[in-house]
Amino acid sequence: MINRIPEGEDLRMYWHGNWQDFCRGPHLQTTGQVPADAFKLTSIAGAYWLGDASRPMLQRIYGVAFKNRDDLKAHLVMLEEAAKRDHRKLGREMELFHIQEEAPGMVFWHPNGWTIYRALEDYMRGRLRVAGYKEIRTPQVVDRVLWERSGHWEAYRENMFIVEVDEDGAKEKRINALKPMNCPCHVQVYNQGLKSYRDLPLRLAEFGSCHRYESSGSMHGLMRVRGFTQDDAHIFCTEEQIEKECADFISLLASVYKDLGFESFEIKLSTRPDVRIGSDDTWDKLEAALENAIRATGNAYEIDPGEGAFYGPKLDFKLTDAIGRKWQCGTFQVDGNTPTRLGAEYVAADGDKHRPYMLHRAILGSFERFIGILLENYAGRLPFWLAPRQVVVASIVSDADPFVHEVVAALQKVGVRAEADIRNEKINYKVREHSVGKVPVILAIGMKEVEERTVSLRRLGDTQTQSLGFDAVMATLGLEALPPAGA
RNA sequence: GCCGCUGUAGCUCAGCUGGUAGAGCACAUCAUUCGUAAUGAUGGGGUCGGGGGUUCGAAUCCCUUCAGCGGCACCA
Repeated sequence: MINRIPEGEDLRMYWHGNWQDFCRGPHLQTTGQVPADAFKLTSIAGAYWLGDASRPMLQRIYGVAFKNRDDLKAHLVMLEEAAKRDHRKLGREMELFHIQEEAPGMVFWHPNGWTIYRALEDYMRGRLRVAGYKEIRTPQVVDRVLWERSGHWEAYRENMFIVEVDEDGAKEKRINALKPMNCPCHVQVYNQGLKSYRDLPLRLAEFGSCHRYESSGSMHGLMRVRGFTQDDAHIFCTEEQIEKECADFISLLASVYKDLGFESFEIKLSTRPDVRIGSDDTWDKLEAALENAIRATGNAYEIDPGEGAFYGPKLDFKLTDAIGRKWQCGTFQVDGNTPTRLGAEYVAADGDKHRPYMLHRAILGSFERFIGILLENYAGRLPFWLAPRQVVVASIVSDADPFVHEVVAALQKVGVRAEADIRNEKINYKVREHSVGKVPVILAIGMKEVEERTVSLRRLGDTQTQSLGFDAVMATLGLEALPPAGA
């Protein structure tokens, strides 16, 4: 352990009775400094010696301690709050999705969950179109020879789902893999036809369905799955275009996060690692391009030295959710290696063929994970435009049913996801059930509303209701149902 | 993958030392037409995660396997 500590740094040792600890510290002097009612043992778990999976595992007992009882209580309340907004729990309660034994790490999307997914996808599609991306679609199952060329077969095979096909009568077995990433396929699209420098930058986007064989212990609801869909895109461009593409990307990302309810995010710039390809001169230029791009957008950033990929520097984007947790979602990576391996080129102004750079980038990361983050951020109370069930129109008496249906039909016509609840139940019961179900707007209709052609509108979380005329409701809710257009 | 724990009705859970399962909610039927977070009555529903073993007898004990949960490791 001492060898792992940088020279010149103090070595510290702590004693407590006959117990001793070699630790950076600081430690409390006596356990009496922790109030008896301000600590709690929380869990017990294995942990590798020195954090290294090849070393033996130790038992670790986890506990938390605070200055006083109230701080401990506040902490426990926060944990409860986090548990309440757990997307796995919300997913069940709101009937969004499920995962079952026969397909670990793969999501079965239910109607409500798929509605959210599509709303998010449609929104992203709109934003990308305006930002100059072309959407494509590439195969899920691809022959191993492509993965050998791209280098994945060697470097990433243990994480790939291998699909073997025994072609009858063909005496030869074809080995394919489910794609773990979209980049090699995107280069195939790029490679069709001769590209000119006038075609660059070429931005190819795909809501790419990927599969990775994640280790069993790492899966977690929607947050870490084996089958997922990236909001992926690859920008093919020249070295000179990287800076502008990067700045444009950061602006787009910031605007998307804002639309989705995340005001703040962090940027981390990962620079050249020890093991790398390419000249120092090139690395200087690439790192400077990313740094300038960030500055141009006016965002703060941190540098993570040596954490870049072997082929180029990258940016990671971490957003902060409503209860202060940080999630890494966006990424931007400069890659001159893949285009070389897969033979991408373009004809430059001088008539010669050159290698383009390839910029790997994603804003949400994956739809699955991002929906998990959205659910936890909003504790299930999604903004109107993303809510799977936006409006329930509930009758108070059955004589109101015809008007209920009329209102529902009119709402659907203006693009609102509305449904009728004309069950023979009390309005209290209906309000409770749909409130628990996180429906953002409940419209109640009794005889008074029928006569006046109005509705009684109640928003999730409010106890007040407001009376609105038929046309006013259509106009208001129709507008709210539209996805944000970007700031 | 590793350490620990868990797996009983759609959901949340009870079921002591082995004697072949129970509650609430949900669901169905009937009654109730009711003004903003639970109307009442009745009823249906479980090969106790899978496989094997011990035993006269296993949801309960043992082995094994799968999945999940909490961490650790991983996330080029």
